[in-house]
Amino acid sequence: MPELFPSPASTPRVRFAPSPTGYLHVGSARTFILNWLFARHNHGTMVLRLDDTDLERNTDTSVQSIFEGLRWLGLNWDEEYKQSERLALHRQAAEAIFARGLAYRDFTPAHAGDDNQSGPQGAWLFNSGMRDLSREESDRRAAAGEAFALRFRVPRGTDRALRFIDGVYGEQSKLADEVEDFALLRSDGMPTYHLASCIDDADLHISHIIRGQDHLTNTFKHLLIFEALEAKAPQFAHLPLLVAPDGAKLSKRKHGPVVSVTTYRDAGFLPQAFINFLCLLGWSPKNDRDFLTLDEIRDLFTLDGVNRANAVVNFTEADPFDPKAVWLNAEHLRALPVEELSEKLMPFFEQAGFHPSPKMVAAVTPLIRERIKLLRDAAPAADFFFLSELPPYDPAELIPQKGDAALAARVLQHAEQVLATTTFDHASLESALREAAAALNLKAGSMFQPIRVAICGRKNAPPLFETMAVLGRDVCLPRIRQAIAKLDALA
RNA sequence: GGCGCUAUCGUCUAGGGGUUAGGACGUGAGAUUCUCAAUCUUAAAACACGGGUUCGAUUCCCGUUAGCGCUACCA
Repeated sequence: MPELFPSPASTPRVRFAPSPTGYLHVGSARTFILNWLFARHNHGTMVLRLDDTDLERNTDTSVQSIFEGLRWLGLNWDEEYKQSERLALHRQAAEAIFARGLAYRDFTPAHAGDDNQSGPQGAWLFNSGMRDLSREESDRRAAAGEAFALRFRVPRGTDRALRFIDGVYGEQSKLADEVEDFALLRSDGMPTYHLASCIDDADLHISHIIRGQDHLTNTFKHLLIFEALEAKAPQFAHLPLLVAPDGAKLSKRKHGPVVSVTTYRDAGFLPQAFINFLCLLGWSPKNDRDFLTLDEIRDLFTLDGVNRANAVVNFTEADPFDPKAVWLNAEHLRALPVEELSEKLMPFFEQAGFHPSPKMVAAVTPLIRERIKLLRDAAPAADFFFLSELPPYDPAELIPQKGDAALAARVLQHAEQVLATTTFDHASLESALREAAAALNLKAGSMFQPIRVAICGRKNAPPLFETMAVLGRDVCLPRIRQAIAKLDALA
């Protein structure tokens, strides 16, 4: 018999195999990232494979959104496959398994035994009527056109233990007798996940399967399939699951868009921050560091650092983002060169309805970058830089803590005079205004608050002098006059 | 129900037979400051429970409890 799957390559080959049944969710994204890290750390190959054998649930939009998500992450892969294009191989391999007597046809109508398959006695393992059907009768019913699923004939009564060493969970074993006769082929002839996945992993010479822990117990079935395929089983490493605060596995249905990577992207997460955050869920660099660049993570990444307990993504109804993710994003934002951050900010300004020049954005960016955590925070933080007309504000804001409207008016009038002649740069503005405060016998705070509110329309804003320097005299003076008018109206 | 996996501050985690059980986020207090933010200092906050083994267990073993996963012709 010719060898169906020649021996695997020696450099590590890993794969990410999403099934296109929805958007890319954070759990999948993390699996992808950790596979990528493993591949790149070990100078191996990263394979992307679309596991699209479930015709009922696959959609093109899902394929699009998965690619969109992966592209946003910015991590590349080396080879790309579609499982649905490999059906001939799957059928051929299934036929070979059947021919060797390692599988049998099950003519039980689909879903017929759903209810009483398992109960107090234990799990359903097999239907002896079907398992023991004679080859002749099986052939006859198949020839007559009766639909059947192909099931693996799991060894029975052998005391045989299936074992493997998991890269994360260590030694694993389970009695073959406790594994049910799982399906290989559906009655429509399509391979199941287990079959297609193992065949492709063998055929693509995948050396390490790194995937969610929800597959840990499935691995015993996969061992059986690899053996039936006469292929060497790859190494396995299972990753702890990402769960919601209530402990339930993250799911699209139950948790909605908070688990979609596009939600993070649209809120203004940086891909590197998102990756940093995801890596820290269930993996540790063991060096007390949290803020890490992609290169650092790649250099540090090993399976030893992977934890075994599920990790909670700490989101709430009020806030869909884990506070740590937000903090990391703020850190990564500040680590970005100003020009780069400016470019990232531009689309968020546009989306908010502002159309500032790149030059303006470049000037504003350093003033807001320590005041935003997500890119989407930028527009509300910088609106007054772009608006020709300030939004209405309460004139009472113009009045300093220890003072009254008259004082505020005096401050603004004095400022108006001073600013008429001051050069609009940081140093000149600061010295001029500090002198003005001294002249009025005021503390800096009392002097600056009315001006800040007049210029920005609110009390909390970026540093005053830099802000005024960016805005320029032609914008600042009218705003101060307007503030004076508001104060007059108050009186 | 069966099988498998897991258990350190609210969350992410480090540690490991003898430690003041470390770090980070978040929270509280203070400092700094033209406001806010950033920054700095600081506080509160954890070894699920019960048995062993041991001179000594948070750490090793067993059990309990709890949680999660698989138990589909989904992946």
